[in-house]
Amino acid sequence: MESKQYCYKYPHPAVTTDCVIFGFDGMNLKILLIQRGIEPYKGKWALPGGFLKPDESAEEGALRELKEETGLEYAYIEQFHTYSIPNRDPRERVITIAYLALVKLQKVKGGDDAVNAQWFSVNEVPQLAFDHDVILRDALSRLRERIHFHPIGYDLLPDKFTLKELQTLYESVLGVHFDRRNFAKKMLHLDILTQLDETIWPTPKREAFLFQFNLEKYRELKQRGFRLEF
Amino acid sequence: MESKQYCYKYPHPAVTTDCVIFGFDGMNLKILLIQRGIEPYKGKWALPGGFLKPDESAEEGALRELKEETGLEYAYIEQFHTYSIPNRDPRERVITIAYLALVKLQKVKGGDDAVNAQWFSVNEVPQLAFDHDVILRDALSRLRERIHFHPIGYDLLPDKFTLKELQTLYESVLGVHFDRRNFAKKMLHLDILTQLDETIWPTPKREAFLFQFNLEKYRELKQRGFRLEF
DNA sequence: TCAAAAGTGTTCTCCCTACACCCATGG
DNA sequence: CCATGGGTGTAGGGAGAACACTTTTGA
Repeated sequence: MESKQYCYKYPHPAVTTDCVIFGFDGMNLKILLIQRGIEPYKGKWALPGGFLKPDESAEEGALRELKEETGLEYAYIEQFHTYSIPNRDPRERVITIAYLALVKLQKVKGGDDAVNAQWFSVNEVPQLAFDHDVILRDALSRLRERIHFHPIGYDLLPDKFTLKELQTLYESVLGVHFDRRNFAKKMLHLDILTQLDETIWPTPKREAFLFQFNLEKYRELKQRGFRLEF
Repeated sequence: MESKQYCYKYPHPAVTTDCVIFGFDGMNLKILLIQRGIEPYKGKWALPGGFLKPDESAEEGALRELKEETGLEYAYIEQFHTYSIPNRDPRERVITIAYLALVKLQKVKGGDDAVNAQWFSVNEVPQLAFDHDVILRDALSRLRERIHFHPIGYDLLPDKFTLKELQTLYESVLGVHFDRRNFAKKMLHLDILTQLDETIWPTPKREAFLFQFNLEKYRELKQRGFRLEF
């Protein structure tokens, strides 16, 4: 019974994928964390992730992790950095390919492994295992870059949403406040939103129009190249 | 005599770092390629790269590669993507952490391994080994993004340069043409260039002022956050 | 004296910003 | 009738884009 059956001429590191899964609850940007059940860092919160299987790419691994934790078959994911400092894991050398994922919170029912998973507001995250605090910081900074090119609302908001919700999303990602009217003007001017006839009562005060992303027009716009300045 | 001495319970991929090394000769954006001396892809051109050593991070590995090929101790490097499709290398599973590097061509003397190295204009690159054509394309696209935030001229041009040189650099990276006057206005308006009293004769026609990057002011600007639109 | 390259300034337009008023609803 | 939140428009400033003339030098 040989337990170490995979042998190489030169040392090979272990490779994992970790996912920073972002969601938005209408007020705050959230991320999904897992409470570790085993050593090292047992009991600490950590990013969902796991070892890369022999025949899957890192992206496939990240999507697999995403499904295990959220039950979602698909979401926007994007690789943003690979972490390779030799001693980042006390057990053996582990290289981590990190992904960020954007999910619609309403669609998350919880996956098989979701028992120990919990959503945290990004500004109320506990101390994390390994170097996951660094990974999270990098993910946030990539998300803040991405928001200028990519209509992240498309991935984070419900299909139909109010301008107010969209603005709150941008404000909570970027940590700033915008003028209501200027924000609406800028977004509508991009011409990637469709105003619906439907309205809802987001507050007990007054009804508000619902909007949808127009994927067609977004694709055209992306083709031409654009950037949203804030 | 056991040749496969490093054993693990689970399969581990090999990990390499590859470098896309950019330079600028005053006319064209160039990259450094290596002609492979061994199979697979023997004789084909490839990006410089190599296996990660057990006790170095990917960044250290990339800097080591850079030194071996160019003799340079330091240059701007930036990780941009990790490639992990299972069969990208026919020998065994290899995961590649890719870096881009910006070097001043005049300072490159050639390193120990530089015998089979050669500079190519980015639009005259031969067919490359492995998936290196994809990696190069991704590096170029990252460079084109980076040019908006990062004064890449600081890393690619000589210490002193003319506005014309700077403009040619931007034009060859972005593949567009700018109006001379507007380009100068925009660059000078950023206030990160120092105009020197010195002049040179870049052409036999007329002398031109030399400029230098002002690192102090660039740091201030970056602090405040900025973006160069083109 | 002509061709080629460098230096310089103005106008127009558009977008971003700051900002104020009206309307509808629930209490 | 008042407080709250949503909808809408305008005036001013700044930056980018288009654009032309002058100067210097070598041939």
